[in-house]
Amino acid sequence: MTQSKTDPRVLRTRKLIMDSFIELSGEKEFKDITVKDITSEAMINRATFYYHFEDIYDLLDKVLSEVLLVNLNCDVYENNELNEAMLVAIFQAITNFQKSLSNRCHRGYEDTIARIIREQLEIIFYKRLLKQCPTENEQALKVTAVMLSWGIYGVSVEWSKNNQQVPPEEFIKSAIPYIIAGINIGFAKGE
Amino acid sequence: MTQSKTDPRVLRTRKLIMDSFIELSGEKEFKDITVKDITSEAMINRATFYYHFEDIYDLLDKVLSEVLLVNLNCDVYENNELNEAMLVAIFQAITNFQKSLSNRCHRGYEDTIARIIREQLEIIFYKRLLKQCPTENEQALKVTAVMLSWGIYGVSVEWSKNNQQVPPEEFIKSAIPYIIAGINIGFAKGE
DNA sequence: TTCAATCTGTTGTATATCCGACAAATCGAT
DNA sequence: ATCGATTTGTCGGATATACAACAGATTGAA
Repeated sequence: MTQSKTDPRVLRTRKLIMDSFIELSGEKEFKDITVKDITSEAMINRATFYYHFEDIYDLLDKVLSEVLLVNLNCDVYENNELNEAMLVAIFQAITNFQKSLSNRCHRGYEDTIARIIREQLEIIFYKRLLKQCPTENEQALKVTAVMLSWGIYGVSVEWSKNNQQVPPEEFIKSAIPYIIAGINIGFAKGE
Repeated sequence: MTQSKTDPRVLRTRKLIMDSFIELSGEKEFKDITVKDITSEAMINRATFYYHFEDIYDLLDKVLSEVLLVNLNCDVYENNELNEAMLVAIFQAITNFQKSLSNRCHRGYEDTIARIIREQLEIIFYKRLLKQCPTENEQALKVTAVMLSWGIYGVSVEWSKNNQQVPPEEFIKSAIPYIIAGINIGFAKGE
C-alpha cells in the first residue's frame, strides 16, 4: 500500500527528530527552535537532519501532516463513504488537532499550519471522491475537494473563535446538509 | 575518565538492546529468550546484535554488571574510604539488586548471576584498595578483594534465604567489625 | 554601522547498521 | 533415531549516520 519496506534506520531517525521537535515545541516558540536544538535533543548528527528534511519548515510541514493524518486515518479508512458520519469524524479530528497542537505552540505560524491542514484535507477528500465517483471528471472532483477543504477548515476556525462551548459534532452538523447536497447536485453518486 | 567519546550510534543501539532484554526478561524466562526476540523488540538487525555482544550470555553479563554498577557508583564514589558506611552502602546495593532483578527472572541462572556480581564486587574492592593502600603488595590487595567479594556476597545470600525481615544495613553490621579488622591486620592503612 | 557569535546548508570520508544468505547447531515431534 | 523447523554465528556488499570543516546568512550587542 504505502511503501513496501523502509530502512529501519530512517524510521528510527525520523521518529527521533519528530518527537524531539514536538517536545521542544512545548518548551519554546517555533521561531526560537534551531536545527541544532532538535538534533541534540534527538542525539543525532546535524547533517543527518538535512538528509531527511530540507529545512525546519519542511519538518514542521511533515510533523503537522503526520499528526493530523494519524488522527484521521483511524476513523476515515474504516468508513468508506463520504457521508455524514465521516464528515463529522473529520471535523472532530481537526478540532482535536487544533486544541492539542497548534494552540499551545507555534505562535506566529498559524497561517502555515492552516495551509498545511487544508492541503491535507484536500488530498484526503480528493482520494475519497476519486474512489467514490470513478466516472466523474477529475477536474470537477478536484474543485469539489478544494471547496470542501476550505469550507470545513473555515467552519473549524469559526468554532475555535466563538463556539468552543458547543460540541464539535453538534456544530458541524448544521452545515452537513449543504455539503452533501452540493456533492450530490454536482454529480449524482458515481452515475 | 572513561573513554573520550563513543559514537552516538553505538550508545543508542546498545541501549535499545539492553532495554529490550530487560523488558523481555519480565515477560518470560531467560532460557526462552532468543536473539531474534531481542533484536525485533529493539527494532535492530540481528547481525547488529553480534556486532556489540558475543552472544546472549555476554549480554546478560553486561546488563547485570551495568545495572549493579549504576546502583553502586552513586554511593561508592562519594565516599572515598573503604569504611563501615561504604560497606553498608555496597551491601544494600547488592540486596536491592537481588530483590529487583535476579529474583523475578533468570530462573536457572542464579549461578551465573552470582558469579557476575562477585566479579564486579572484586573489581570495585580492588580499585578502592589500590587507591587506599598504594604502598601495599598488589598480590595481597588482590587476595583481600577476592575474599571481601566472596564474603560479602555470601552474607547477602544468607540474608536472602533466611533473614529478609531484618533490614540489610542491620544484617551486615554484625559482620563489619571482622571485615575491617581483617583489612587492618593484613596491612595497616597504607603504612 | 561594525564586529563577533551563532546558525544554516553542504560536502567528503569513515564507520555503524542493514540485508540476504549461508552452514552448523539445537529443538520438537513422530 | 530421524526429519523438518528454528536458532545461532558469520560473511560481503549496500546504505544511513557520524564527524569535521567550510562559506554564507542571520543575529545581537557595542
